[in-house]
Amino acid sequence: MTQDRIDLDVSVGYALKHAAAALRTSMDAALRPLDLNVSQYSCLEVLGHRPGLSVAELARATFVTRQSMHTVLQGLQDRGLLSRPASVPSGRALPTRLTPDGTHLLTRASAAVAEVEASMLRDLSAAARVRLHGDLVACTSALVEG
Amino acid sequence: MTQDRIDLDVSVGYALKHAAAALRTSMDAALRPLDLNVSQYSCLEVLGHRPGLSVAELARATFVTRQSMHTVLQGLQDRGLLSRPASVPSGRALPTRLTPDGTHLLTRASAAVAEVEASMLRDLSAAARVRLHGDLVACTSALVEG
DNA sequence: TGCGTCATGTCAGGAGTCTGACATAAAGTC
DNA sequence: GACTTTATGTCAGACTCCTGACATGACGCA
Repeated sequence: MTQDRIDLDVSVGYALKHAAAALRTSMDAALRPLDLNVSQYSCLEVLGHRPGLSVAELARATFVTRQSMHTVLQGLQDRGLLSRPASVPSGRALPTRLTPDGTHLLTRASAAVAEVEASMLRDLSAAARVRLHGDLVACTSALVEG
Repeated sequence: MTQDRIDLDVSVGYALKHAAAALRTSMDAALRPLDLNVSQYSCLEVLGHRPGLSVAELARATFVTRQSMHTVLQGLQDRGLLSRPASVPSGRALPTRLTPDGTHLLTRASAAVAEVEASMLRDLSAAARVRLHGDLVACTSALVEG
């Protein structure tokens, strides 16, 4: 047992929550001019890197349920930003792909988010950024593995 | 300009979001036996450290709107975990305090969350934990300041 | 072939949080 | 004193995300 009481001033969990909240707020503000929220952007970004993902795969990649991703996809599809076949010759998973409009909007959104991320990391050296990334991945792995 | 495109494999923002999502999931699971969600626990924890805070102050401390905190407080008050005067001699802010029941539940909840945090940090040295905390605070400051 | 298990897509309902709005109280300004 | 600004508490509505549920298709196994 390391400790059985939380001290907010030194709690990594509290700092993590605070940082994530601040990042979300900044991303929301940066994406608002493009009429995108963070969930919609996350969906587009992942899809840009890995075209053809199904709803369930997208949901796992963006840390939401597939039900939530379903409604997000419907909205983006209605706006013509992505396309999905009504059926596939084999299997049940429906591969999703960005349309040209979706790709164009993603380019602008990705640039806006990159600015936010650069702003967030402006006081950290390149080495510190790599280290921070590694520490966060280690924390995530430790939590997921139980 | 550091970069104008996001690479998810090395994105600190993505790793931060992932870690925060995993932490929230683990905390939810740890708090469920106590019939508390993360928002309710956060409220109790902050109140344990800083008794007498108002709704607006609690909201800022837990990174939600004061409207959201208002409903959280109502639920906790209905369960007899905290008390709030109907009015105060001066000013508008109503100071909130934990009841004995609230203090007792917080003790158990805090221990459960401390276990989750210890699990999250199990692969990091004491020095690395301090460093990670500092880096997260730096990121938050950079985002808030713009 | 038949059956059990698993993953997927989707619908329905509910819980939580947000934005917008309004009234009230303190503090500063003229 | 009168006004503006700021902060607070609260209500209402909308949005997002969740849990629960069901049907469908792929796969493993007897």
